[in-house]
Amino acid sequence: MNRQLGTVGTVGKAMEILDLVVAFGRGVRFSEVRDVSPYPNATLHRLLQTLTTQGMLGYDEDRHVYVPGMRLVRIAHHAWNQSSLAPLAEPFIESLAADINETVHLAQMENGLVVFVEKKVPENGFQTLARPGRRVGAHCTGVGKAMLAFLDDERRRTALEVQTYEAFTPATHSTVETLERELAAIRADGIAFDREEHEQGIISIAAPIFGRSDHVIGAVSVATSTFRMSLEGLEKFRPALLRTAAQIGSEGASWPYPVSQ
Amino acid sequence: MNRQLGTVGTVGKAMEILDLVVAFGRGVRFSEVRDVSPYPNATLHRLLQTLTTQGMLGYDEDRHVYVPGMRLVRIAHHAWNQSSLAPLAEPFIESLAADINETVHLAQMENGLVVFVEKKVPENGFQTLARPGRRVGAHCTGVGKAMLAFLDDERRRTALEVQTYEAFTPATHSTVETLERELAAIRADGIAFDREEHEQGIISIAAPIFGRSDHVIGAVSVATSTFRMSLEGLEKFRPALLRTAAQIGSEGASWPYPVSQ
DNA sequence: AACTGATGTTCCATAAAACGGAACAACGAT
DNA sequence: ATCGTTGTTCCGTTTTATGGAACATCAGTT
Repeated sequence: MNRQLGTVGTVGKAMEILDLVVAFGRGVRFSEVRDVSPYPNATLHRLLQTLTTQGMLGYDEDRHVYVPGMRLVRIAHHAWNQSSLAPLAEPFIESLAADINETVHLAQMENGLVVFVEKKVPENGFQTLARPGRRVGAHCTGVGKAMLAFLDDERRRTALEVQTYEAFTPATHSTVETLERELAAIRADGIAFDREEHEQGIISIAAPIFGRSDHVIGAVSVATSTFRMSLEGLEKFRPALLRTAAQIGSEGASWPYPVSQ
Repeated sequence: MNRQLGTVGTVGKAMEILDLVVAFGRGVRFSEVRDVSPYPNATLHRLLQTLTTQGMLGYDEDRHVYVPGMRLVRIAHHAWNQSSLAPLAEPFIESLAADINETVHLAQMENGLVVFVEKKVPENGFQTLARPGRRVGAHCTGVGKAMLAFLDDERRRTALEVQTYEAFTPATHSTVETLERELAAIRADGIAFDREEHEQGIISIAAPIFGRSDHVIGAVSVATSTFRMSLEGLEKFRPALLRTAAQIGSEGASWPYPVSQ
């Protein structure tokens, strides 16, 4: 329990670069990586080289760009099946989305931040900012608050510290104090609402998912637009949402799954 | 162009451990990792610790096991969408499998070895050893030989060197010489057959997929059992298989995709 | 063809990090 | 209470990474 901030160690730097390159979502040139990384030319070059010879990155000689490597892709497949709730939760999410005909999100927590791992948009649905694989702050999303509220005290404390409290809309919590007050309310109620805190016009109702020994392992939410529905309207999804969360939780508990950080 | 064998550098070691842990497909204890890794207690412990603080692995305190971490899961999602042919090829594979009602595999190459990235089994289909994410030798599979045959000379040479030539069945190529002879024939014919070289009773017909500037980027195959069909029977899938390979290739060429190693 | 700026790559003395034997802790079984 | 198994920490030594600077490569310009 020593370091966690200011990535240290060679491996840490390498992972940072890997993360960076992959997050581009396309092939990236050396200079593009340099522009967003803190390392000097020579160091970055060596790190990229190392990752490439390791097969974690690939280098396209025709276009002079770095891309995710095949080794990473193979590892990715295993990691996804094993540690994301997505494959396990998919049928429940699917059936919830079909029942209520609204967009459903499944999220987990990485180091205090929200990672979306699955999303179902019904036929007539609309898009939200959430995309599987995308990572956002927990202070401004329904799923984020649902997870934060039910973390144990220590984890919640560290998670609250890493939030940016960036105000995406006027409704976003921009201080720890107001956020903590709402978390207490969420703990009492069992449900979290997103009141246009991330995107103007988008609201959601979210429930935490509990795994073994009441650890939070994720959250599900139903999202909609203020043009279609009000917060009171979302309230009627509460029973179905809680049922879905419970189903995923009990499935996740019996499976040899990790507890989320 | 220096090293490639005998993993070097701290990052290399860390990636090796990561690969190992994730490949278990379940939570693993410290000692299990130690038993299959060449590192002494203290070193391994530090490597696991590093990967864990980096979020590439997670540690389940209840069960004392290491699991893939959320950061890896998030990276996984990006890597998979970007560098595996799976999302892009899915519709073509799907339609081929439906048309001919046989098992279809999609594979790419990692460092001379075959990685399966997608698999469609029709209703009445049967299972093969291939699983998405699984890595096997190229000398004993249809897709492997299809890719090897059309690699450029240098890549083929290095790829041929890493094969184990393990004889899974009496039909497996167990020497470079016989394998190279067949590769020449495959180059002339445009198609590779698996004549029960990996699993007794399983045969397949495979075609290479070409991306930009005629680089091989993967292979598709139709697999079946000797109880259902003979090699001559598979031959009749040739046109459909080649068409599918061409479709995936042209899609993959227009997309900003990596060339496979 | 020579010039120029932008982009990558290599060298190598210095600085930092990893290494791993050994001693130690924690746990569970007899 | 004792002992074997499993996991963790310490710290002097060894290995590896670091990054400034010089060099190479390439595309565009005059």
